[in-house]
Amino acid sequence: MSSSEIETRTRILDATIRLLQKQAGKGVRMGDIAKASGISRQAVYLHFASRADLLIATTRHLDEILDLDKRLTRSRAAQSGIERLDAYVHFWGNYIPKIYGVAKALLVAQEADQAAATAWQERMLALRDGCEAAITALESDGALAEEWNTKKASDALWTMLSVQNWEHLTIECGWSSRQYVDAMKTLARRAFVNGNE
Amino acid sequence: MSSSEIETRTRILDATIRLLQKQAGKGVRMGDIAKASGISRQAVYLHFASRADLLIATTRHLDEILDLDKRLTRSRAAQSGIERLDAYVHFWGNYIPKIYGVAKALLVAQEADQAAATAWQERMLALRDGCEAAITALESDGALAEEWNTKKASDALWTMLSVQNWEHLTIECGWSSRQYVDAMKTLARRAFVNGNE
DNA sequence: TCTGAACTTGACATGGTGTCAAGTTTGCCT
DNA sequence: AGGCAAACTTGACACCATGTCAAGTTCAGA
Repeated sequence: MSSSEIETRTRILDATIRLLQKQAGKGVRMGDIAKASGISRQAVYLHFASRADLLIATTRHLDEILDLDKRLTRSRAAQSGIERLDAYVHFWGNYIPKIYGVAKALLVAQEADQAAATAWQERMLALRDGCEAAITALESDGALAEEWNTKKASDALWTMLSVQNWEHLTIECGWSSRQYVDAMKTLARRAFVNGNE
Repeated sequence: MSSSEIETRTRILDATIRLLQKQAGKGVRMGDIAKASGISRQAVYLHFASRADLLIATTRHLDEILDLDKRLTRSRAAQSGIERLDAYVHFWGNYIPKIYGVAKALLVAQEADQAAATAWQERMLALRDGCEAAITALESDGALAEEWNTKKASDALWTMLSVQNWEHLTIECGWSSRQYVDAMKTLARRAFVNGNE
């Protein structure tokens, strides 16, 4: 019983990730996911109450697959504030491309679905915590530029690192993932660190 | 004939602006717009081929009402690169709140409608031109920080000034419009100008 | 052998966009 | 005055995706 149930659920989640990554989060219907999972459309609803519910579960599943926590420990171990800022931008900049399809779908769903909106915001709050941690680290090194305070700088960094900005720079402007990471490191350092260079 | 036709068309556009601004670009249906214009839903389609078409026309109409060109001339007249950068951020930061509802609707429509996507991109290219002009002005003053080149810096500034970032900072982070403008000026100056302060 | 969980099949409600066809109103032209 | 045409109304309908409902099938395990 439990084994086959978990199997199907996982098959759905895996298929969802596959389709969303392939199609950049757009034009993936419940029926497509069902077909890719090898079950009927209705069977999907036996495991997930709604499309939003499925998308939310999919992001969590993807975080697990990609071992989100492990990736974060590296930036958390950084010594100086500058190192920490750098490591965090590095982590996130390399993480986004791996989750983009799923994130985009949730981002779009957000506009129509309250549950999706809440889930996405919650997810993004974790990102903000990381930003605030980096800014606080800078601050306790006395390295935060005097124009900023903790809240403002954290909000600004958080905004800079949004998925939409990554989307804009890579897809719209044609930057490579590497270029994005490098530019963001430069930008963050120049923007927030006192006496750059 | 022509007078009454123009009148109805304008009435639709005005109603659309009113509703979209009031509802922050969300949950406005064709029927709502028709009702607010005092005509039937079908009559709207006599003037605009589709919802996307109406939204596109609405942004253009709004630009006219707000006298976009006039607002831009001020930043174009700036002497130094730094002044120009400042003036441009100032202009745009004060313009966004006035167009946010309509922009948001177009932004959402973009996900489903190719014509809307193209129209929005075209609209945003004008913003990019302004960014590039400011960066170029900086550059010819020898004031562009050496980490950047024209394309990278213009893309980065363009991205920073996105409507989504404004939305994020004001709505999500609770910043006032004033705080947004001030922070963006600081951010742009620190990020792109050599030897800040 | 019987039961219940997982799944299938097919029909249907909902909500919004966009289309179609047949009327009505209004104003202008000769 | 008569008549035409443009603007608009009314109501029905197709479309498309999500989500629901009900009745059946399959199959493993007690």
